[in-house]
This record gives sequence, C-alpha cells and structure tokens, in this order.
Amino acid sequence: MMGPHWWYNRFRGWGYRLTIPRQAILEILSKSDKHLSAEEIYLEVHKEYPSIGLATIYRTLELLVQMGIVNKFDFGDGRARYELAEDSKGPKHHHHLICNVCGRVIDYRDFSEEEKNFFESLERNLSQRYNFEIKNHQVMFYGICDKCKGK
Amino acid sequence: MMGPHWWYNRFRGWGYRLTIPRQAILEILSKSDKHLSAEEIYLEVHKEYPSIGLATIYRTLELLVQMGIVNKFDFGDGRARYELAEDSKGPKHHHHLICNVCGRVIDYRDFSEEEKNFFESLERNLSQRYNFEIKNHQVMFYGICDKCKGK
DNA sequence: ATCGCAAATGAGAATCATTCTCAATTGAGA
DNA sequence: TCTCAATTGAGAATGATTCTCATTTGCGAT
Ligand SMILES: [Mn+2]
Ligand SMILES: [Mn+2]
Ligand SMILES: [Zn+2]
Ligand SMILES: [Zn+2]
Repeated sequence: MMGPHWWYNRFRGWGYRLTIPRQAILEILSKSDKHLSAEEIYLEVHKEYPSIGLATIYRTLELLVQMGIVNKFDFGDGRARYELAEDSKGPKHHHHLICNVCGRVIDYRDFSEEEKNFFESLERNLSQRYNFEIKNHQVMFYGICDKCKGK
Repeated sequence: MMGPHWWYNRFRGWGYRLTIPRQAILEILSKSDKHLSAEEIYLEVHKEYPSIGLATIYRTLELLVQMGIVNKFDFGDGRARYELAEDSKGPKHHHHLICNVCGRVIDYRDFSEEEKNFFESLERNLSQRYNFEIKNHQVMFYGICDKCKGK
C-alpha cells in the first residue's frame, strides 16, 4: 500500500524483480518534486550507490513508464524528463505551463471540479468514439511566464 | 490571405526573408496531412530542390515554430514531428490519441462545442491565475488503439 | 541454506537526431 | 546594379539514448 511494499507487489505483478538499482531510482523519484532527467537521477543515485550505471537508469525508467509508475515528458530541452505518476497517497496528476522564453515548467494541480469532470467525461467519450482505451493524458500550455513578460 | 501571399507577409512582419528553401518546406507541409519528421520533409523537398540541405530544414522548422506557423510534437518515436498550425482556411487545431503499443497517432478535431468552450475558458483562467500568457496548447491521450486491442 | 538459471546489470561502444561552424550564396533596400 | 546582412550547404561535432556482451544477482525449486 505504501513505500517499498507497494512497489514490490507492483513489480511482482508484472513478473519483474525488485532490485537494488530499481529501489534506489524509485527512492530518488519519490523524494523529488521536480522533473528529473535520466542523468540527474543517475547523479543522485550515484551518491548512494556509485556502482549503478547510467544504462540501468535508462532501462529502469523505460520499465517504470511501461508499468505506469512513472510519467515521461518532453519539455523541449533536448532530454526526457521523468516524474512519479503516483505516490502512497494516490495519483499526482497535473498539467503543465511551459514558458517558450526561459523554458520554465510550471505544474498545476489545483484543478477545478469542472476541469476534473470535463477530462473524465472527455476520456469516456473519446474511448467510445475511437474504440481507444485511454490510460492517461498529458496537457501542456505554451506561452510566456510572468517573469519573462516584464520584457 | 492564402498561399504564398500570406506566408510572405508573415515573414516580412518578422523581418525574415521568404527564400526558396522556406517556400519549398511550407509547400510540402501544406500538402501533407501527416506528422512529418525533419528528414521526411528533407526527402520530399529534395525531390524538387536537390540542393537544399538537411540543416536548412532544421533551421527553417525552428523558425516556423517560433513564428507559430508550425507546431512541433514529440510522439515518442525519437524524432520531432511537425505540422502546419493553420492553413488558408484558418487554424487546424486538434488533439491526439497515441497508441502505446504500435505508436499510431490519431488526430481528432471533431471537438464538441463544450470542449472548445472549456479550453477557451480554462486558458483564460490559467492566464490570470499564473499571470502566464498562453499562446497554444497540446493535449495527448495515451493508451491502446482499436487495432492493438484485439490482442 | 543452497543451487540453477533467466533476469538484470555495468561499462563502454555505437546510434542517430539535432546543432554547430564557416565559407559561399542570395535577397532586398538604396 | 551595388552592398551587406541574412541565409544556406556541407560536413563535423554534439549529446542523449540504445545496444552489446560478459558478469552478477534475485528468486523459485530443491
Ligand atoms: Mn510536472
Ligand atoms: Mn496532429
Ligand atoms: Zn519564462
Ligand atoms: Zn496501436
């Protein structure tokens, strides 16, 4: 239900092993509230486990994305960024505002009830209309952030 | 208002030149209804203008994205994909359904009035809430397409 | 607790989309 | 037509991600 247990069962359910490197990576991801790149994760993991290689970071992230534990994003800075999709308290779903000028990424999760309901019903509608099973979605708004507006 | 005229004025407005390579690229983009990669555009352009190089394709696409004439997407296949943002008839805005299994990308632009209104009011709301000037947005739904559902 | 083996890993090489460099070309105002 | 900054082509350089393969490890079965 929480922490390691939860991960452990999830891995077993998929027939995967819960190894040290995988735990270390999940540990880092769950401690951070940022959008980490593979290399940033590698550097963090490396502090505790210097023997874990970058290739394992990439392989593990790919796995976690497949399992739906982690979300992968492209914010346009030339590298993929990763975020835990949920924590012990439940999903951390949110949308993004991305500044075209400075590249800043703002998370917003203060959804209105209306917004929440809208996306739910939209997903149901699309699933039917296109016979497409929707697992998740990403919403990004592009523009100019407050800091960059002042010229 | 349409075709070359429109592009020409747009370029002049930004202080850019409307050159042969730029026209050739816009020509290809406006003829296609697909999500083209830089290389695919290069190959098409190359048929008509063999002397135009790949670097110019990248440079031009970057410019067109800046100008808001072209939208850039990452559908997860390791290369950026480009689409004309608008044509002579107006904006071609739409959202995407992306299959996690086969990678297929489905455009949908048959928005309901409700959906259209929702995004408009959401953008106004977010602009105010975050003092963020929104220029455009991208919405992607991930899941399993009809073809891949039948196992 | 030990064994056997497929799954997972580390290190480094290989890929490959994208960006950079720089000399040559070109568009548009004067 | 003349001038010069903007643009381009070719190829090298970059850098994130993937691949290879020998070695290690988790875990079910003994
Ligand atoms: Mn986020
Ligand atoms: Mn599209
Ligand atoms: Zn900004
Ligand atoms: Zn599919």
